[in-house]
Amino acid sequence: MTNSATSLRTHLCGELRTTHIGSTVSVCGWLARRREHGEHLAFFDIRDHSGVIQCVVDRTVDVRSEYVVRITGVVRQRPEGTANDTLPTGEVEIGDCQVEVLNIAEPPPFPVDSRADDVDENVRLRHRYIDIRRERMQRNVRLRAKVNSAIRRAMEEQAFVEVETPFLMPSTPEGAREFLVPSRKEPGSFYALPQSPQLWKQLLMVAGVDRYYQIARCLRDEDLRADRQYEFMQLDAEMSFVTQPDVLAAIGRAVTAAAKAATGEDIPPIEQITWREAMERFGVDKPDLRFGMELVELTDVFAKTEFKAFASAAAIKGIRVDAATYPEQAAWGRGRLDAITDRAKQLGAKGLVWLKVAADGSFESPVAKFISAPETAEIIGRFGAVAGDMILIVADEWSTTCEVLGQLRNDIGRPPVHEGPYRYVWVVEFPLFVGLDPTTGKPRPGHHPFCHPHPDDLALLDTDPLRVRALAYDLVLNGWELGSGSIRIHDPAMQRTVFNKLGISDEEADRRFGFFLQPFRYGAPPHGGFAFGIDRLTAILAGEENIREVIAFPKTQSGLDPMTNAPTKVDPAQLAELGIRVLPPATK
RNA sequence: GGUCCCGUGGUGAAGUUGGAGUUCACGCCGGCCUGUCAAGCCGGAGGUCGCGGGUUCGAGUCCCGUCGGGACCGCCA
Repeated sequence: MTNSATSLRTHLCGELRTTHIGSTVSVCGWLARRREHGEHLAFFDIRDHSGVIQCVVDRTVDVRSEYVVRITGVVRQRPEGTANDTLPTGEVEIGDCQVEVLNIAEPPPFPVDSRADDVDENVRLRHRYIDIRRERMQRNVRLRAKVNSAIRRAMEEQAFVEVETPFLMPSTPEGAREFLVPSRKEPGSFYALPQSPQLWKQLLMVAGVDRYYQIARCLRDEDLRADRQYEFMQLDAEMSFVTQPDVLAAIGRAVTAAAKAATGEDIPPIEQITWREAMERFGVDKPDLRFGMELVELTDVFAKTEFKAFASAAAIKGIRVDAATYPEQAAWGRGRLDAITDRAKQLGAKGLVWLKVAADGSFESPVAKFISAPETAEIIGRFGAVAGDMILIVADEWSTTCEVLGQLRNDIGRPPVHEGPYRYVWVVEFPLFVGLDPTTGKPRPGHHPFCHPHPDDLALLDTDPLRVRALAYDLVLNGWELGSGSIRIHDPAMQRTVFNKLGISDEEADRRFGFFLQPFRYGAPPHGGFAFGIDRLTAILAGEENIREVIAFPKTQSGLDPMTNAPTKVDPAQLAELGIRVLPPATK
């Protein structure tokens, strides 16, 4: 703060302390609040990004909410009994104030303080320049800058080189939907904005850059969510002559540095869990380790069951909503139970069985009569359930059972983002392929088709491709997927093999990925990399549920900007120059 | 593409069984006030109940559509 002085100000509002008593100071800022006591005494709270200082004015001045002012006066101790211990500057005030109005202002559309947290977000976004004046938003904006800065420092200390990559690139239809940019010189042709710099960074490895990083803007034309915007920032990195542990260590240092810069706290070494274990125990590939309620295996319990819904199920698992930790949820009545059953069905389950543990150790449930006494005892035993607990069971394909329960576990037990410790975890050994493409009958890539298979599973490529693990990994924090990466295939023969499994012929590979594959014939080093989302990391470190709160000018869920009204219609002449004619909207 | 919730002065809310644009708080404007601190007291202004249609003697309230916002599913290799 010491170098914030300018020709107009000597100090920031929020930095004045008892050590400044006696100094003549000038501060500049916005009038946050005015308390008038007649024409001979008024208190002005002046706000800048650093905080608020009380200024005492002994004459009438027409200064209103959010007027931009410059105050000059002498810092003094507040009189006995009038200090404000809720304010960092509360022991002092600026007295004998000269007030200079630098600019007038209309009354703001919402209070420029924490009360605006309850204001319709659309209104906040329409006047984002006022919203960001608030302490919360200033904190978030500055926290984000700290995160960026710490990441840069950590990457550079590890000999990563920042390289900027093109924004205008060819369209590559794989993966996320792209934003297209029409070419003026080649009407009918389009550039695509990068979904990520994936292509470029691997070429930089072929180019001998050795370690690349970039705090890169990525654009994806997919529907928006609390943790997704059209444009978002990633720490994008790639390294040569590495194996998986090298990449995890390097990225781990960057995340650790960012977390330290944001919270001041060191984080312990990041633990690892395999994808399989994450699915078995938490039912998701991005487990929130802040709470228990782990999935419990029940398939064998019902091996010989009379209960038809369970008899033929491939996998049966359950979670226990323990009444001590979740008294409200464990006691849910029929309405809430119906709602969560609907939720389970929406997620793909055929149904959901709920069992309430009665005082005598029996189950209260519409299906209790189908569950034998030995089965009941075994279930109670496996969960360690006690009276009052509720048990939710799904019986389905393995992946559906895990995924549905994992989602219900999150719905019921997940703490708010600002709560609990930060639990970072590497999820490793993702499957190389996930499921079969319904049209081709071939496996689909789990991450992307350039992911290196796990060396221990190469033999399975021919016999059981869906069981092949990849050298692919995700970084997860408190149930949020921060990012993912992999060791890449650098050997053209291996690449051909994987394409072959995906049902992509040499010719098709050449056609679709030729510009990318050809360079690999000129000596590609073994390499791997990673990218993680800075918006998401910053949001969690800021304790925000929504990444919009850590983005200065975000879009709404429907992709609009309430401030600029983007996207807008454009002049027909502009379209003509680009060779574009807009079709009338499709009618139903 | 789908499911659910929301839309009432500048802001946040309440509005009962369908019965007058009614109410509360903050803000705003004017007045008073010499130690307040999201000051206090007095007075005042401010509305296309998102928009359109329907039902009804009568709609903020019920129905349909639409626009906008949010959460989620699909989607995000």
